[in-house]
Amino acid sequence: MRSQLARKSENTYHHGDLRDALIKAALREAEQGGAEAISIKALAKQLGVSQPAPYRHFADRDALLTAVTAEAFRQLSAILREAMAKPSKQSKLSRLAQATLDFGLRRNGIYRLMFASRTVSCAAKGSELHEATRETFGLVVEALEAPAVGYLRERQALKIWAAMHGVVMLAEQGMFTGEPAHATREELVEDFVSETKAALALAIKNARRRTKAGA
Amino acid sequence: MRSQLARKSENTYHHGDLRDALIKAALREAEQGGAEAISIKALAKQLGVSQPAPYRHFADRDALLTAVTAEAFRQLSAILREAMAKPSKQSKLSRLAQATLDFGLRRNGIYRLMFASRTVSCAAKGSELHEATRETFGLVVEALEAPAVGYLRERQALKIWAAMHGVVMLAEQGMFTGEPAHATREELVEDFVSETKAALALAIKNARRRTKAGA
DNA sequence: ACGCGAATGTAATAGCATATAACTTAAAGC
DNA sequence: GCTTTAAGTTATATGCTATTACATTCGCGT
Repeated sequence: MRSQLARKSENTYHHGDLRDALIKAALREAEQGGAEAISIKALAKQLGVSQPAPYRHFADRDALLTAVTAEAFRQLSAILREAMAKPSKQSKLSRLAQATLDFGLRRNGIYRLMFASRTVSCAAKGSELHEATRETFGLVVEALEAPAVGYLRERQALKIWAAMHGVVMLAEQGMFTGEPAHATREELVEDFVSETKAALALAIKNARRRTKAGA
Repeated sequence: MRSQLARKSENTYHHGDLRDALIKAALREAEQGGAEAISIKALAKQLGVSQPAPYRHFADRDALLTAVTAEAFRQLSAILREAMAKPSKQSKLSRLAQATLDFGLRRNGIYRLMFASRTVSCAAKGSELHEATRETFGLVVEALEAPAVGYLRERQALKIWAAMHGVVMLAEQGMFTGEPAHATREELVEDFVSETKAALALAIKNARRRTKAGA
């Protein structure tokens, strides 16, 4: 696997790993400016290849964006996994939620690419992107640390997932910077975390009672 | 105020109301495809003027997008106001939430323009766009039908607002279409509505108790 | 070792979009 | 009515996507 710099110094005809280099470079570009900041031409120039070279690896711009989005989901998954793994006084769910918030704000351009574009919804079942998103969502379910009772877990996972996205969105719109501040982003996320836990515990209790009554 | 058709039939040099026509036409374009679907050139052609004509009314594409976004917020405000006004068995908050969900899904391109782009966060305080967003958020606070106690109301408004955005986002990503369905979008929104109401009532009660004790 | 096919890259070019400059026409105010 | 100004036009520069035709290198089988 030859690096971007290797290409420059060796001045070889073949880049060696252009596909991967494109994704990485595109991620860097998207960090701030989102999908709009990704330009095939600019990436090619940056990597020292001709403009049409990227088209050997991606049919069009959309295909590149899809691959970049999938990689972004894998990176988020890794970050969440790490946050859940590290020992802490706080619950797994809380750590996952705060890590998501952090990711959404610090790498907001990428976050918008992942959640606010239509790329994901166009991903076919079984595609690389689809799998990457399912994996990330799986971590949310895992963070709930609850037994599987019907789809109660999944429902609460959807709720906390939705709530976090909303907080990131509002934060990015400056809803928390105005004076006087009605609440901090972190406070809001914690509110959602506790409410989700409470709702989940209650739902599971009710479900078990019903099961016993029916048995 | 001359209409777009009037221009065509009268064949006048001046359009008469190009600025407004551009915003309306851009909104139509964005309905499905979001911001990317808005092309100055295409709009000009559609309205029967030369490509550079729009630049007499908007410094650049971004300025047009900002104006379009502001108009979209005003339209959403009108829809929410209407939903809140109409008599119903359900609470104002529930109607507002479901109306937002409906808007977010039915006019998703516009919704993304409003909430998922960086346009809004760049809006200066006092700008047309900033005012439009504040007005919409004001309606959320109003829908809570709660007395002003510190910023408790605003905090819960932020929460329900965030939660709704998240649900729209996930719905658009197809998180609710997979089999088996873990929950419907409407169910999730109702969950958030009840939790928000409960949290608000509790917070206000606690605040009052503290006030009494302190007095 | 060699040669051939597939993979990968290049040069040239078409097409579309944003944006600016210089010029023209109509409207509005004194 | 004449002038100023707002609004529109033609022509053009620049940048990006994408395709076509051509060139180079890699790797694999004989």
